[in-house]
Amino acid sequence: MDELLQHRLSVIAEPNRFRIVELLRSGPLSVGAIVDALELAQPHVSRHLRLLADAGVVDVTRQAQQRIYRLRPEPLRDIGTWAQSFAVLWTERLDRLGDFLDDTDQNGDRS
Amino acid sequence: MDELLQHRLSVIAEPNRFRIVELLRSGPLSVGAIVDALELAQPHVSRHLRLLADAGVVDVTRQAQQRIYRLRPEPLRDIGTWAQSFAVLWTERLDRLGDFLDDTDQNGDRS
DNA sequence: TAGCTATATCTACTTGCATGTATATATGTA
DNA sequence: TACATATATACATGCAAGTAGATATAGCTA
Repeated sequence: MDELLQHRLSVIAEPNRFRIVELLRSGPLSVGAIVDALELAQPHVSRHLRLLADAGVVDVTRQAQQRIYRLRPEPLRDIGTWAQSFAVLWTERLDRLGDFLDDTDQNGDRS
Repeated sequence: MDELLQHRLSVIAEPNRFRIVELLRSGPLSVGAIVDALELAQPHVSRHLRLLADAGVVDVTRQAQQRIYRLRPEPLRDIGTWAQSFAVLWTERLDRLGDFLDDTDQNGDRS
């Protein structure tokens, strides 16, 4: 189940795909628009979009000869939930533990 | 500024490092404990931890010969915020736009 | 039909990066 | 000091994945 999340993360994390995702955050775009914005070769953009689509990160809609890509909210929501679920729960405790560990620095009693 | 986020994402997204992060979500661990849990070679775990530490995703504390690694909440919080900020804002609008585009399917009026 | 635009696919090439293995460093103990 | 444990570093290797470029496909227009 985390397989999916990890895979989506790795697809989004690639630098050029991350830029594409950032672009799409402000709304759906055609391939050509993305090419113009990022100054990447069109075949490269198409390939990155293919990977994003396969991972379920984006959706495609045909409009005449153009294909409009848009971000699907669900994957980002899942990533957000995954990330927040740690941060929120542990922030306090870890900060305290951090201080504790930093102060002690040696004190052998672990298994 | 998104450079940092993208870099952290790519570091976390690697399969084995993702497993390490997942492990650390339940609390700090020594290198040896991670090696036992994941059945990876110790040098590999050390190397992955190094990359995670360089990216600021984890913290190290020495305890005798052991090094205790723990997740830093801030990077995960940032990732969560980044992801949620899209999902929350656009979910409704995009769903409606999606229906619209799916229905029309052709309708040329772009520049 | 021909020709133009928008996008996708295919084939090589190359490189970043994870992996395997050996070795070094640091700390504790006898 | 010598030895064991815990972890880090160094180096060689292989492969996954990004890149470059040519070409194919699909739709529009005349």
